[in-house]
Amino acid sequence: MPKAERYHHGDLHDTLLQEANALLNEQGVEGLSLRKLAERAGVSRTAPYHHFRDKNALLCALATQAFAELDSIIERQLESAGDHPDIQDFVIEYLEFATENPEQYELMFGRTIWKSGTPTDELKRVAYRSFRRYAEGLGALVQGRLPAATDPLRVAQASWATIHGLCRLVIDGVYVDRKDMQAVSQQAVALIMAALK
Amino acid sequence: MPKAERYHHGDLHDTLLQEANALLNEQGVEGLSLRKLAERAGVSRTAPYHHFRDKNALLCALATQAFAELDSIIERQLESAGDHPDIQDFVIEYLEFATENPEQYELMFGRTIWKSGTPTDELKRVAYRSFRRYAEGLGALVQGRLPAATDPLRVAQASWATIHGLCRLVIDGVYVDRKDMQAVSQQAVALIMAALK
DNA sequence: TTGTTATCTTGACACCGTCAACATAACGCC
DNA sequence: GGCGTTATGTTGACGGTGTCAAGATAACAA
Repeated sequence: MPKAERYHHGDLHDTLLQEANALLNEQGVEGLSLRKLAERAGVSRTAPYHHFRDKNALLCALATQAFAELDSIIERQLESAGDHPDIQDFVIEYLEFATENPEQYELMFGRTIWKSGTPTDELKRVAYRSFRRYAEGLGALVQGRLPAATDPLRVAQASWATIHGLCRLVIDGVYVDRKDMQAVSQQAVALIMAALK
Repeated sequence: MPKAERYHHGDLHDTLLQEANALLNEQGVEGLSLRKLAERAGVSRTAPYHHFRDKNALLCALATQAFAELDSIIERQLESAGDHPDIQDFVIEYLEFATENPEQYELMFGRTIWKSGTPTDELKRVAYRSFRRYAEGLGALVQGRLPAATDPLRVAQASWATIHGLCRLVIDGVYVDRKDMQAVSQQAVALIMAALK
């Protein structure tokens, strides 16, 4: 029996996540509607509601997935660095993820979920864990290279704010010039490095 | 003849901007609809279209206004600093504006206009002028205190990215804890200062 | 086999931005 | 003052959105 004619889809949950990501990349968060999504999945408008409580829940699921991706990238990077930790590499990796997955990044850190919407408990857990990991990663990179009386955690957070700020400027379309962006990011790294001894 | 019964409003343009700002502060960008706005102004749904081409144009007008406000704050701050320029003060002032007018800040620098929407020519002009001013202001603050071969403009941009990143984290609801935020912002300032000699 | 549950459907509702067509008032020119 | 033009405001309509309610269908368990 061909899939197209079956009453039950069979794998709608995953299909929805997949198609949602595709739609996200094609049209952005604001172009992602449940109705379009349902149509792409070959299913009626309200079918997705049997797999996600509402649109917010779907977006949270997407964000959770994205965190897993970024996590693995960061983790791989931190590991491969080994005893030659390099902040520049960390920043490059992070910026690359953000610029290559702008819509996912918006979901992960943007107001769509965190302010306008309501982050799922699961998303909160995953996100906070990731925040902690990035901070720890950055903290490890600056370990033992800070002036006394300087909290490594705070340095890590401030550094992350710098990187995040850059990401947002690019992602939100404020910085359009890619070359400019690269020069600024290099300077941002220099800024962070200058705080080390 | 009482205003309520007049066919022509008389001052709809300004009233719309005013009510839009109020609605913005109460319900956020995503809560601002032209229909609600029209109702608040005591006018029919489509009346606003005689004063703003579409919703995007209205948002751009709001953003333009907000830039004027932030501009005057920054300018006043830079002037009053005189020959005692202090980056910390600059950052505090900037953060204060952003946290006290989060929705305006979102419009000024957020994807709502710059990515999803289409910035008006006027907004572009005003915004780019402001960007330049902030950069120049920050550039002046670091003037003569940079290592050789360091572009003051790049430092200013990277510094601005740091501040902007902090603002976004707070505004978007990622950082909720205000105290945490303050500590991080202090560290951010220290980060920038550390790049100076 | 039969009842329960998961899944999917259509119908409906209240919003939204915006266009078209029409109504009213203000303004300028004779 | 009268009158056409323009600015402003109105209702009606269209397609889009998220989501609820009620019913249809299939899978699954007893």
